[in-house]
Amino acid sequence: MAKQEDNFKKVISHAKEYGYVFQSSEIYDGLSAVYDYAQNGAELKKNIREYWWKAMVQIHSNIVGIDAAILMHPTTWKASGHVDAFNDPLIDNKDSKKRYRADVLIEDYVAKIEGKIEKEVQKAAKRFGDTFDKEQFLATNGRVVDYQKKADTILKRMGSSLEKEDLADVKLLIEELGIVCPISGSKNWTDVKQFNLMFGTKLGASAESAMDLYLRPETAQGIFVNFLNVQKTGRMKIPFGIAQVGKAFRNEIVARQFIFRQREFEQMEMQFFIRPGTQKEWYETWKENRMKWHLSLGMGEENYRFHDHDKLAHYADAAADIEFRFPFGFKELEGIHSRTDFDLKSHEEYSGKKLQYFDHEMEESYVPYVVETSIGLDRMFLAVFSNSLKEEELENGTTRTVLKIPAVLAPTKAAVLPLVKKDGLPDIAHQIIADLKWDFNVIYDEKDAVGRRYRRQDANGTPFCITVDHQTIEDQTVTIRHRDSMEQERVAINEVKGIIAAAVDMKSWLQKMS
RNA sequence: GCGGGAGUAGCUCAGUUGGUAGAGCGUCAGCCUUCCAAGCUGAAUGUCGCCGGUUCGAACCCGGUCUCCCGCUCCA
Repeated sequence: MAKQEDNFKKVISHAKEYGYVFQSSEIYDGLSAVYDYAQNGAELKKNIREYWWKAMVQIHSNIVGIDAAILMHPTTWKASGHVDAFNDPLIDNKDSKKRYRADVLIEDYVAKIEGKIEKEVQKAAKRFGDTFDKEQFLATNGRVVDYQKKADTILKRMGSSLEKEDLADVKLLIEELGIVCPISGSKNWTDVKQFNLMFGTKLGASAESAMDLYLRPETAQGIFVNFLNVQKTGRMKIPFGIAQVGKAFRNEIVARQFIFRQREFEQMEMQFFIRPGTQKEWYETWKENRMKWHLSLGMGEENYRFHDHDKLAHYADAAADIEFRFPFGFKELEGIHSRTDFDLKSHEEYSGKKLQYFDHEMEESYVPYVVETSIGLDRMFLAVFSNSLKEEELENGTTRTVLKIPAVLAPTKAAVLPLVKKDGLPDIAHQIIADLKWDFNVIYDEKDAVGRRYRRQDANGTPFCITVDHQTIEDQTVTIRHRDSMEQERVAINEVKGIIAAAVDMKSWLQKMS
């Protein structure tokens, strides 16, 4: 465990030291759970995004990409269920330090009352045998009627208090009912606080006329509301997908573990619209497809696993995570959800617009079912970065710190190094750069001994070093040194571009998926 | 939000009973001209997280606050 923590700390400081990730607004002490991507981080992130986009949009003729706005009509979030589900009244027990949802505490209490009613019913059923009339019993038995009344009163009061956001009364209700903490058994409660997981903002200049908006807590809704627009203008036929990459925002109560859980984060997701009844097979297809995408990067099959959800969200009829072995254990990296027709149906209801597809084969209209794949770009970044950082013991007893980022994703593809900074070697190196820069990110370095420069590039994740030496002047060859193996080969200058291209070409990496 | 730990140079960290701040690595300039870090010379970099208090004097003591890490909690 201590080692795990240690590794994670190394990942975080390496990310800062080599210009990958900085804390936001650091000079002002930072902002909790918000991070900036630095010069190298921005490149890595961009490459991951592109690798995903090509895998989803470019190579699938039936998937198109959009870029929806972060701000959406507020009713969107009523339809999606976020206004209800992302709004929790929470209460802490001061003795056990446990936090509960206040409404759940009360509902549990009511459930106990209902349990009592059920007991009475069973007892009576035994006593009266065949002649037992449950309906009549419920309506006439004094004790049961009292229980039922009490339960109804409690739920009604809780409902109206929550509606009015009268949180003081919710607390009062908990106190009046004498609800105790299941852990500590005490009634020592804090005030009830409303936690809204969505960030609010305003549209409009003056406070009075302004409209309350939310920063989107997920990108999916931007796809659902555009479903018909895209289907019609793109002449899409089911099955088809709409993909999107974009920022989403969640006001997490606790956001931790570096960039794993941020308040502002980027999702890469695709909603796949299908014929109702075919969701099982499409769900399996996308699970498999997405896993192949991950494995194509060669970061180790043993570092991935599926985790099937037992408890499903309200919209889903099946859900699984692809988990990755992060420095702090296996955690969710991507979700594949069979979302049924929940979202589109809900938007139909709230908007009053038909969101249906006419299936010419079946000759009928229906609300399509949806299978979603949703991956956190920041989490993918962390997966790649943390998995790539290695400390290797070398034969000569020294250690080297190397960032073995898959070459296709590396921020800088090559460094060009003159062996010494005289005898015209820098000039040749600059010429090579002038040629390569049109195809790749390349950098020049002449400071310090060449061995040290190799190590510098290792720590930065650069897959190739091109070294210009005295032999270069004679025969137009250079050495190309490989980051992962540390091996060198002598090649003609005009071959360099081809060698790098072959190693970093997205096409050949993506083709490992099939 | 609660509990624990922490915050001193870009990074990792020393800093004694309170007396005006250090190391290693890194960075920069120069020397050397070397194919796998740690050769030589020189240099820059800190309101000791921030605010307040105690004190003649605070990195150090006290209070508050912000941020990070771990656990709990939460998690579409």
